[in-house]
Amino acid sequence: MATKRKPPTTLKQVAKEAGVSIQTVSRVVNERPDVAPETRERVLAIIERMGYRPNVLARSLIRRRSHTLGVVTAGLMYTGPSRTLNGVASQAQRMNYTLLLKELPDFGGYTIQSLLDDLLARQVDGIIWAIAEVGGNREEFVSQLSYLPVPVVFLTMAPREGWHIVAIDNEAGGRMATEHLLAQGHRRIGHITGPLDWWEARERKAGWEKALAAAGVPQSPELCVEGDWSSISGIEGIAHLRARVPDLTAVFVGNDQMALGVLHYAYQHGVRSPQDLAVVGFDDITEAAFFSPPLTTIHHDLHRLGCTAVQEVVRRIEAEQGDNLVGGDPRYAHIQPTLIVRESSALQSAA
Amino acid sequence: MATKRKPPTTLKQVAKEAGVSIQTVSRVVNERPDVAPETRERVLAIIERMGYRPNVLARSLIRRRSHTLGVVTAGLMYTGPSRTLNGVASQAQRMNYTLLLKELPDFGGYTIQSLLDDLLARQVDGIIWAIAEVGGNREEFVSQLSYLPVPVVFLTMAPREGWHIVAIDNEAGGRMATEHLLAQGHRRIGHITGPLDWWEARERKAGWEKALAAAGVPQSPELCVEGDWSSISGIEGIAHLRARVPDLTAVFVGNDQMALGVLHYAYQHGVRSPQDLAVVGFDDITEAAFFSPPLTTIHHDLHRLGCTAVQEVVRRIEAEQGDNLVGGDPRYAHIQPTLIVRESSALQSAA
DNA sequence: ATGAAAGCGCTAACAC
DNA sequence: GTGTTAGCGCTTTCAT
Repeated sequence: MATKRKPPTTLKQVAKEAGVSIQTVSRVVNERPDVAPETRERVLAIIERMGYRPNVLARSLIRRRSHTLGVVTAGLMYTGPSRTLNGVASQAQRMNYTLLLKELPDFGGYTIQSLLDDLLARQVDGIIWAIAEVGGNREEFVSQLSYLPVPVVFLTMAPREGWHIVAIDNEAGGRMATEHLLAQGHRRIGHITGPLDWWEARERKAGWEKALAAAGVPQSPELCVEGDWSSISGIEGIAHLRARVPDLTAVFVGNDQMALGVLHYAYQHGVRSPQDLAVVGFDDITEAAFFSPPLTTIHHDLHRLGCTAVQEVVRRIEAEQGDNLVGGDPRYAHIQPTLIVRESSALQSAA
Repeated sequence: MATKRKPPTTLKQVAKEAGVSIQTVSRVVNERPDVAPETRERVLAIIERMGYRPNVLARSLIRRRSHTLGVVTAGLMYTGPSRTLNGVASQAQRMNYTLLLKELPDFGGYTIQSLLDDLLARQVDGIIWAIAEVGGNREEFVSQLSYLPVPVVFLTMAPREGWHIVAIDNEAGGRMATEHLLAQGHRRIGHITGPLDWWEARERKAGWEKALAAAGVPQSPELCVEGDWSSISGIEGIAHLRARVPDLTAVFVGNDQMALGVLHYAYQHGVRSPQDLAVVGFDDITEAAFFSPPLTTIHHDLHRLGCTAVQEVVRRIEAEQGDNLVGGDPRYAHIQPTLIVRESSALQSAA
């Protein structure tokens, strides 16, 4: 294709063609009432014929409102972040916002400043920080947050005074998983955690601990090993646990990938699940229902998490816009997970 | 937080503060050489102090170049699309482009027009159409493509004259999978396809057919059933196949999800894999290595697919920009998949 | 090396 | 109802 593309039609050209002022065309485009029906028809026809499309950049420049949201994410190759983004995208579409997407190369993120600068330079109306809280990667923000010219909503992190946060209740999930195992009669319940510099991993572990404590079941350090979310680490984790705790009958695993590793270990070592080892995972990935045996797990609605984040940030934007500062104050929104019981934990249920 | 945010600093304010013209500040910001070192220092200091950030919208307006790419995707909750997006995002970052993300609610997509309009209204420099070719969802484009004011690169679709396309070689993948099974001595090799209105599904099937034909192995319609990519349909598919083809010893499954279903069926029915039934999947999802047994599958590099797409579209943008129309012509780029052999197909290998 | 003028495409405010 | 004027924040061209 060796032809130069023709430059887009402008308001001016349409106006000239229609023999009216730029202003009138602008009114038609913006569906203002104060245009003669007859004029409107004529202009509309010309717009159609010339293939006019308003330049949103110019409009944003003058309106000081881009109707654009910045989303910062990481690890899109994993299901969690992409399910969240899925929710963000669909809700943004629904609320008529367009997304600017930024992906951090890793969860450590040391390019935050330039990334943030680009987002702001492009005049986003708000930002959704959809990155897991790992180590101290939130601290970098603290110093800047007060200077930020737009609202920010954070996903999945610990409550912080004055910050706007939407999160899955990971601790509740951990508790539900453990309580379920307790209800099945288990007493020696191990836990394979995610990397403990992840806030989510710590929360899930806390849920496990609290459930055990509440049931008066003694716990000891050897019941818990740290994984790295990968299936391999699940295999290693269960191997360690079984070596250290001979009478282990159940394990709550920090995510489904690691739980798959546990199931795989069982398959290889002739350990039957759930008879010899009950397993509960976390995430409810699509595949979990078809593991062998199907995996009991904690389901959390990341799509909804994403949707909520968009709603919250837009709510703040709108509040600040309309000089209406009520209704835009920071809050911590918790989304509750649910327990999905399948065969990997069901001692007495039908296969 | 009930305080109104302060509006961003502008060039003008910096200029006034520094006692120079707007022009000079602009030169400093754009790192032009023709500024006295001393002036530059002073301006830079003030920029820093006032927290000035250039307004990219204004810049794009005048430069007719937004350094923005539109990405249209669908089904982000699935691993395929999100791995692709991952590649697109990282490469875009690397090439200094920012992404505008649009997600279609489903693969049928009948809101294409408005979605495209929004992208163009926001002055994207190019578009990456990262949506699987399903049914006739490409045809809608044909009528418009010639009018598009910016380059478009399509992902994963059949070659079409004059279109710029980057795709995985699905047929080659199907062939490799089947040839592997043939090499293991199998002769009755079934196939569970994806939905056949998907181009990819048809390609994979074609690969299977051609491999069988090349080996002189007779094939018949009952060796092939259509699934819908889901694990459930994999279970149903293998059940049908086994009922219709009693001497079936191997099956090539259109994706890993369905292959997981097949493995699950085997687990439930006491069918041993690979001994009684060899299974090969397609996609190489992270979990596949930990299925029981670990799944032999076709690996394709979707991350690279995404990267390539960005490179291609930027190449075209740059070519058209510089009046240099060479090097920007449409092409069909194929990315080759690879076979990953694991236990589910390895008759004679070590467990 | 620096500044003044013009204008990107559009909308807000006011006039008529 | 419609047109005129001004200007969003910036870059370009041209003068000095």
